[in-house]
Amino acid sequence: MTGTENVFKALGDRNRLRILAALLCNKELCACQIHEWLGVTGATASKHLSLLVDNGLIESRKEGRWVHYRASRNSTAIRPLINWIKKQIELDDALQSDLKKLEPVASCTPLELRKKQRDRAACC
Amino acid sequence: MTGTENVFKALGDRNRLRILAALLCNKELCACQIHEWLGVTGATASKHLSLLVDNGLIESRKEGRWVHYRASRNSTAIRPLINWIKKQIELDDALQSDLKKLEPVASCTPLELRKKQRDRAACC
DNA sequence: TTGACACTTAGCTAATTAACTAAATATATA
DNA sequence: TATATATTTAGTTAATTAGCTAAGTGTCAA
Repeated sequence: MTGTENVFKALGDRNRLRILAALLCNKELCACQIHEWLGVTGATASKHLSLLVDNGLIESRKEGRWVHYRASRNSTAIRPLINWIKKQIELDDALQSDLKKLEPVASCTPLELRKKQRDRAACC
Repeated sequence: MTGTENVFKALGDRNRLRILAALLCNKELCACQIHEWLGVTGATASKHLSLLVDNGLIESRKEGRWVHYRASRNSTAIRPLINWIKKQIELDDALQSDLKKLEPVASCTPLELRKKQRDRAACC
């Protein structure tokens, strides 16, 4: 039950639910893409991501400087829970328009994303 | 999503999960039975119960001085979530032995329970 | 090798919340 | 009617936590 309780604690936060929704709609996203879209500092995004990993909801893969995240696959135990969340996500208009804003970020590689950030900084 | 987030917040607390488990194993329990078993003050139990009601997880029925609670029925939306929780409850040994302790309390009517509490107080 | 970058960890602050006690409300019984 | 009981509401306190900044770690590229 402690496990169950902690899974629910992990899910009971707006930004962590947003992350999970993002990873259920996108095969894989790197930490920098998530952080850019979430609108919090990298450190905060990192903490949210670890918590989701710790509770078996998502998993990570390191590649050079980057860490890629995806929804957890080999966990049949939480599959029904994830399916229920998927349905709630589909029904949630606010979240859907939120996810729309992720699209341009998700379609950039980390390097392209970085370039955009530099350009944006330069123009101000 | 705010709704979903709040449902998870409601579920992300040990005592509220215990209450839900108790109501999934017992048709109906009165507030005083739940409070007795939970081991918190009546006020605290009452707050947990309202939160679960507010999020559609349980429902209440008033009868004289007593308020009886039961797991929510007319909510097809959360049915799959409840089913998943039921399975987690079954797998949780600590919770199972916790629920065993509820049995003697659940088999008392509120009046009998009160009598026992009086007797216990008298002997000390 | 030096510097830039991606991410994580540590430490702090403000906001949230679970618990308590005391007071309020509503109902039943003597 | 007066009192006891069941529950809720209000108000306080201590613990938790989401966010931040700053510092640390590991990787890549000039």
